[in-house]
Amino acid sequence: MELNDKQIQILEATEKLFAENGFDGTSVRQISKAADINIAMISYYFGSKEKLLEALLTYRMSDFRMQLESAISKSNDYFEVLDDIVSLIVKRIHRNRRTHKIINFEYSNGCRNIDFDSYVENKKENLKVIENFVNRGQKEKIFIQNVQIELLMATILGTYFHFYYNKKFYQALLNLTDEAAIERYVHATLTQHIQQTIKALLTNAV
Amino acid sequence: MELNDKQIQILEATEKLFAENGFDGTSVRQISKAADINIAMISYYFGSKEKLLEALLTYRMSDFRMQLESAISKSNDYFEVLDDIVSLIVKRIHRNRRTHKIINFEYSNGCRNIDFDSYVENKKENLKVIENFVNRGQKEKIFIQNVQIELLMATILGTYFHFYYNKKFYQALLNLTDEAAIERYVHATLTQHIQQTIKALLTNAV
DNA sequence: AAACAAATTAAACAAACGTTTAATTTAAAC
DNA sequence: GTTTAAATTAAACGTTTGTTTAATTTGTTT
Repeated sequence: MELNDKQIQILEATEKLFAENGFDGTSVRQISKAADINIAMISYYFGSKEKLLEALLTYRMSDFRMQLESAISKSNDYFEVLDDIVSLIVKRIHRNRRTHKIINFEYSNGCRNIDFDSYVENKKENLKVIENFVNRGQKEKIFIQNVQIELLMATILGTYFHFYYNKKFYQALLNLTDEAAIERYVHATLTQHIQQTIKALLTNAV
Repeated sequence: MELNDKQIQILEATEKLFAENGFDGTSVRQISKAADINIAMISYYFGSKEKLLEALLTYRMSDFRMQLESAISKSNDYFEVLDDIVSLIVKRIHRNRRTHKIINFEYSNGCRNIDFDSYVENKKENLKVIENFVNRGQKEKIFIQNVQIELLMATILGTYFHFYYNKKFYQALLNLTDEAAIERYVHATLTQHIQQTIKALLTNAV
């Protein structure tokens, strides 16, 4: 789908408002005001509020697998690759955290008329790529056998999102006084914690 | 706050609907219909939709710290306690997953007029209890030093919630054909994965 | 400059929203 | 049996919702 400047303008405003106030908490009038366009333009370009969300998802959720595969084939050191994967995922998910938040909440109840098929397909393919990498590491006796690979991603993404969903809590707890401090914490401490977690899990049979 | 049967009836319906459709996605008319009460009773008992949510939170979010402290003092084996803590948290969070979902989404955007103070206070106290336990283990050289204790909870809760938010994805992936199969997976495989993760993280310096 | 489709607008639509009202029923106290 | 307060009701309140309409403007092609 080709998107013109005005459509992108609408999608950016949509992402921000949906993430802040939720799908139902955001009115198309708010979006039209934030994007500085007439309210009828949203129906004109996207058809409906539901379709608008779908357009946002495909706009944001592409080309991740390529990045992932590139990270895996960049080095022969399994731990280096592992760190790179975690770092890549955190960076990526952090940049698109707003869209992911929307997905989490709209996908989990499921009842709505929103098409998540391409999101799910993406997720499955990404998991396969990781699975292949871990399996290779297991064959070379670098990683242990007894690991739920499908839950690796849950631990990586889940840890990040729990931090994000409780940002205000951690902000107070860790004295992260401004957005810059949060950014630093995410890309340093939080990323390291997840890297450490995944490496420990893949090597240490307790 | 003393709650009569009718009020509890309302809160149960509220929890289900808020978790399924979100705060804004749920109308008080839906709640009144699900709870089988007149719509005016909600204002009559709780004052407003916002206050109704606050009542739900305090109704669900009490007495956890007691359970936590009891689990910690039950054994002298640090790993046994660790497993118990994870198991307790998963059980508890799974039972109250609907309310936690609501909190995650309403607390993270923050802008609404909902009072989360007692929730945050609870969270802080629980973290302190865990911190004390881990610190003791560190002094006895059972746990390693280089661990972000404040992110331990993020990994435990985050892993669970990522599974929950992507339930449909994992259901398809793991052939969990009915709710009973999901229950079993949560309390067996998922819990074990998290236990393994936490123990590995606390013992293995990679 | 005329013609034309695409872009943009203000206004209107019925439906649903959270909340309040004022009247009625219920149940316990006297 | 009367009184009194709590519980419950149907109806109405003014807003806001997502979407559509029909008219107007814009920019390009002829």
